[in-house]
Amino acid sequence: MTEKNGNFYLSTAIHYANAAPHVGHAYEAVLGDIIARYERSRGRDVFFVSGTDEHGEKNIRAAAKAGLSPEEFVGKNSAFFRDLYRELGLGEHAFIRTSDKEMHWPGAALLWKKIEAAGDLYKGVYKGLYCVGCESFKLPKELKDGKCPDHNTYPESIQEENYFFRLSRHRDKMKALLETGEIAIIPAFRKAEVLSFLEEGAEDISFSRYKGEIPWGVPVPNDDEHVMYVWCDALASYISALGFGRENEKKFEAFWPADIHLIGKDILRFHAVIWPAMLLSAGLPLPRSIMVHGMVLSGGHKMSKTIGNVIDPREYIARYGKDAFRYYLGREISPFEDGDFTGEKFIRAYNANLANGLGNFAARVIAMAEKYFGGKIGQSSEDVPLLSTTQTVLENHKTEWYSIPYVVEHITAPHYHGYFENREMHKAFDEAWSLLSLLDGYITDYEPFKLIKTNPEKTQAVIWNLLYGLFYVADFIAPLMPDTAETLKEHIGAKIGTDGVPESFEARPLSAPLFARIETKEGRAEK
RNA sequence: CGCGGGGUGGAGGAGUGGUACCUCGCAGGGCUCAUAACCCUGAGUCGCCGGUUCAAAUCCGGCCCCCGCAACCA
Repeated sequence: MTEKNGNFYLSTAIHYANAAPHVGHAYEAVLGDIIARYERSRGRDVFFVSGTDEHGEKNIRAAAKAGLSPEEFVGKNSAFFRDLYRELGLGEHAFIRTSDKEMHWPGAALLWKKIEAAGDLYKGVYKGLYCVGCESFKLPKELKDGKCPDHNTYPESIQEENYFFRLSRHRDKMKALLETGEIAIIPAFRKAEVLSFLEEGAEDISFSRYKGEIPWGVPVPNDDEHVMYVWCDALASYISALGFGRENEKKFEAFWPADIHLIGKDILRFHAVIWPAMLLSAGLPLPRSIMVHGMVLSGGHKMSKTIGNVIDPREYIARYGKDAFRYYLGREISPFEDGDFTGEKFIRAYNANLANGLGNFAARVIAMAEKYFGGKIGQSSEDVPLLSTTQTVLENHKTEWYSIPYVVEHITAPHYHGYFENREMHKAFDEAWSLLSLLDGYITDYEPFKLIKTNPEKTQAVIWNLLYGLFYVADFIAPLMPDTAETLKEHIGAKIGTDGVPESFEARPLSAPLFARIETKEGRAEK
């Protein structure tokens, strides 16, 4: 197996390009970007990839409906995704399109050939319900009262010859790999779900479609009559993105296997069972972990146009900024459970934690530094310990007294990194806000705005501690809110000492509030 | 008996054996550096019934009610 030397490979799912992205897509991208930025800050070389799944009959039909060719149609939607990622402020990342003949097709073809060479492909008969009006197969759940909802006719039961993948052959091996954790499912409670899929049986799956019906796809190697069905087409993007199947591409050797495939719970089966089985068959290394996030609901319901609870990510980014939007997705929603996104909740969280919490704290500290000392705060020899009894952060640490640097180094940082290791990012960020709350308490402890009148030296030490704390708050939230972290650090003006921690500060006042309060009196809070 | 998640102060959520935590809201107090912000205090039979335990929101059994998934929809 390849030694990756600290290289880190993270993928989101590739998204079906039949419509513009919604908040769920934004959510997955932000989670991925948070992990990518964190791993980079830990010194890893990170390859982060997302993309669009562009083939399949649904796209052909949607394109026809829009009066466009499939190429034009998916090109448009794919561009929406790339635009969204830019608006979300994703850091360095790759973007793979399955219709890309140069980047993607060679990898998909090579994977197919390897699976075929392993003897895991055979021709069999695919049985399905076929709607003549749609000219396509229908799944039972797509039907209404047994009829095609578009044509109000009963579909015919017909058969066609397809290639099949011997998934059944890999069932036991897959079970073992999941049970031992060689392929880790994060969070662990999802593992039971996957194992129960395998218990129910992993039957061979249809792996191709007739080209006559669906010409829009990756051709099956050495067979003009078939195109690949979604499995080998879409899933192969995880390795084609690294250059698998292309010459002069070294990324595959450097980055594969994936450290994390980040996916939604709805597609867990394919990623935990079918994809590893395909790799197993092809003799390729298996992904190390599959991280499964929940769905973003709105008002407790799946978003739908009928209910009218669809959240448009671009609207929020445009109104409140990308960092505020990222904040909500990354901290207010657990990465593993379903989350709820409503305008009301967003505004509440924004006001409480960004305007009142972070923004206001930064403003008051920097203002005092500026007003009392012209912004220049040198290190003081005076100890100014915390006096407040805030226990949330201090539990289990029985020392005589706590200094801000002690809390940051021995309490906040270890907790923060511990949570990140488990990918509980929302909890990691909670630590930053706990620190913030403790720093607010510290101001109450010493009342520097009073102290300045009697003891300027001690006041300076207090402000030094506050700026020191704020510097680390900025550091901790950097993966979540990169722009805000940068702005904060600019205005804190820390001079870093030889041991890598801030020694003195040259604070510059903020020209405008970091996060202005959102006033809701006039009922502007939408549902 | 398909699989899974959930029912916690007025609202929304964290919390898987040992003084019940957070946000919003409400009541009272403090402070004035700051974005009417910040700090402190107050209020909860943890869906129902039974069991295990020195100890249960947390474990076990039963019941009631919500919600997802169930082969390509993040």
